[in-house]
Amino acid sequence: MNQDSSQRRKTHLSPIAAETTGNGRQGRIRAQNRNRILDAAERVFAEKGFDGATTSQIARQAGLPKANVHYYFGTKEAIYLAVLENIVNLWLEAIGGVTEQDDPAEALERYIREKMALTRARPLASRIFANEIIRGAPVLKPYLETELKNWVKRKARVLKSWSDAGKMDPVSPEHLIFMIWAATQTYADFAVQIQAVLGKDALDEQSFEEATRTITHIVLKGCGITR
Amino acid sequence: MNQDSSQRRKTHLSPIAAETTGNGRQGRIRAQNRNRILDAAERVFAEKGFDGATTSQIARQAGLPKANVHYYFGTKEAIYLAVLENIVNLWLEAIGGVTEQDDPAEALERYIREKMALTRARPLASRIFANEIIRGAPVLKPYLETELKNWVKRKARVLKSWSDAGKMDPVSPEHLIFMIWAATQTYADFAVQIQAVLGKDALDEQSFEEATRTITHIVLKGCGITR
DNA sequence: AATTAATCTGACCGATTGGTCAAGTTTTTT
DNA sequence: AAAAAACTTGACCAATCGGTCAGATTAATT
Repeated sequence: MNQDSSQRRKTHLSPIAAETTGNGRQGRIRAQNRNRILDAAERVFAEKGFDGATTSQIARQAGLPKANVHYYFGTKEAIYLAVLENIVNLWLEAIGGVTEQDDPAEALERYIREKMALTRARPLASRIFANEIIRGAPVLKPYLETELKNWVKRKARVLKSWSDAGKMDPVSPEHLIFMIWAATQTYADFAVQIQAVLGKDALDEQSFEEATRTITHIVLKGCGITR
Repeated sequence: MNQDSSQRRKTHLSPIAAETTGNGRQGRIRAQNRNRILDAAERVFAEKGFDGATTSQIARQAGLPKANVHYYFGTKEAIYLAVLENIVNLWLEAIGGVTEQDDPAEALERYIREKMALTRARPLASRIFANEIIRGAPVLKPYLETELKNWVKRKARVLKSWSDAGKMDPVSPEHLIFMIWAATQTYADFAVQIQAVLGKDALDEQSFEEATRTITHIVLKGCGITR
């Protein structure tokens, strides 16, 4: 039977992703192999980008014949879409909520720490995301213009309320957020550059800790937030 | 005659680049066409990355037959190398010197402004560089480990001298530099994301000015530098 | 046990890729 | 003006790409 008959087509980013964990019975093999492919694809896409990645590379990494990969994912783009969906869900889950009631120092420091932890734990995801954005976000543009935009709008309001209350300087909330994103993600996306400059083979925990402290110090003090 | 006989093979990054401006006589056509190709290549590489770019796209953008492109640059990699070389030279030229005698506030603000101006003027260059680094810097690694590393070492010494003199907080100089690089380059590399979040079609001068002021404010104040 | 559904995979295909080449035209040198 | 060097380009090529498919094998259902 053709693969398309039983396959859920996730044409656009949607909050499924639960199936991939495999609920037993029905698609045990399916869930397992799909995950193997997605893991492999994450590695390949992170290193080569969408165009540079080949389906046979992904297949080799996954330890499966290429035709088997195409049995589970009809096209390379479908694999890419599924990988991106996982990444966006990871982002949305992990990003903690910051509210007006929170203490600015505590909340901002926690957010920076969480971002850095995620960057450290999932650098490949960060790199794939970066690649997608640099390419002009052909897939993620709708997501950026809706969910992410609204997320920023909400957080900007919180930051604004803090500066209105005199808890911090009246810096541009949006640009502050961009700055935090940039400063944290650079430790995944530009890891090679940072390693080269620091003369290290890999970024160890101390480096990450020092980076986190530097960013936190500069951002908090720079925004006039006293701890 | 075969093209290789008269062609300078710039196998590795070297400080030539003078020829490309065309000193008249000898290679007028050569310099002109090489530049057309390099301009086209910069656009294509920035949008598609190394693997995604095709030589026929570059040729079409340059308004030349593909075979003619291969007459001037033997391989796609040679084009890529030449483009990267131009970018690195641009970087090295433009980055102003900061010395211990400078006033920290003035010097740091100037550096951030220069970086932002370059990001604004040459976003494609920034994106190509970002792509190269994300891919693991297969071409630029030697450059990162020597010239760039030394540049950072020198600047880190300057920053250290300032904090030793009590002119600023003792933040990690290296991570401060990474933070400034990340915060400024994000306005080229992640422009699409920023535009989407801000709800703009393009980043206008006001956005850049606001970004520059925000970064400058946070970095200077965050480092305990008073203006 | 038999039937059905799901999974697997080697062999194959058209399209595109980076790159070559021979034969031409234009420009420069003598 | 003629010889040489530099430049131009359509046609071509092997390699690789994403993707297909028929038929074999395994797993699930009855």
